Amino acid sequence: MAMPELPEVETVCKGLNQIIGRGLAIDEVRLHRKDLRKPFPKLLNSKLKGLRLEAVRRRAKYLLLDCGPYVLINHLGMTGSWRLEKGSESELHDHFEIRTSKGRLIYNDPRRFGLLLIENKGEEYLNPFLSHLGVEPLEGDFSAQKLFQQSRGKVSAVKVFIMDQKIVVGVGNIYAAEALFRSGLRPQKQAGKLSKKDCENLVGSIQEVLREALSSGGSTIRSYRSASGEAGAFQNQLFVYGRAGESCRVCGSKVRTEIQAQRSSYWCPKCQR
DNA sequence: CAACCCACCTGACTGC
DNA sequence: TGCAGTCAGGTGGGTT
Repeated sequence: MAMPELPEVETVCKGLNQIIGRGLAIDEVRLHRKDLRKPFPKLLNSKLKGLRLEAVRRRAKYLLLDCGPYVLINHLGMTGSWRLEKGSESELHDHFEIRTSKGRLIYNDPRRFGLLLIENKGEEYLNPFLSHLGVEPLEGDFSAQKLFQQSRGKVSAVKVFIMDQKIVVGVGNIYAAEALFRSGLRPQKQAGKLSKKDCENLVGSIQEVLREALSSGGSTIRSYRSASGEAGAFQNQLFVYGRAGESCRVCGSKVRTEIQAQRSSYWCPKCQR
């Protein structure tokens, strides 16, 4: 019931931390099937039972759950969500749960594109799913200079470039479209043809749109919900995403759409060059 | 390597 | 009402 880019994952992360407070003892971990995108880790319950779920962190679009000597790594895929279930109810697509004194922390994921892995604490960033990831967009090392350097020689479209998690993490289909709109750049523009100024604009726009979305609790297009069950509000501030055929909020031109790398792109033909 | 294309899966919606 | 087709916020893996 989610579909998360950085602002949504960060919002889920905050919600989980709210729930666990200073930490929760893990009574039991129950698996309701054998896998998501990958098989569930072996011996999960015996490893985690009796430990404390201390805190949840975010790296890129991954949630990292600190449990003593282990870190649970969770990706929400397109439709993953967490909730605290105080009673005994279950829902369709509940795939695993962490039982605590405060209730059951349940992971639900209809499409099952999500992921659950375990690593030893301190080795979580060496996991193959995390090891190749690029810079965090809202931290200091995301710079126009570096983006410019990395874009040299790239023949792929700028939209594909900024969604490449090796370049910068957390930007998905919605926020790529919105950042490009705010930068005045067409999604089809070749990454290798970006000027330094374009890269400065892009860094600023990516940070701006992610921060604004974060402060609105993310975007709920279909089904995204935070850990406390709240919808986001940023879907109401979108300039182009999902607005094909509607008029641009800045100039009134018709918003266009086209498939790029098997994903829909949206742009204003007048505001974006 | 980079660029491309596919697969994974369910559910909501559209059009006939 | 039913059924086929399309689309969805992600990403690893295979091929060229």
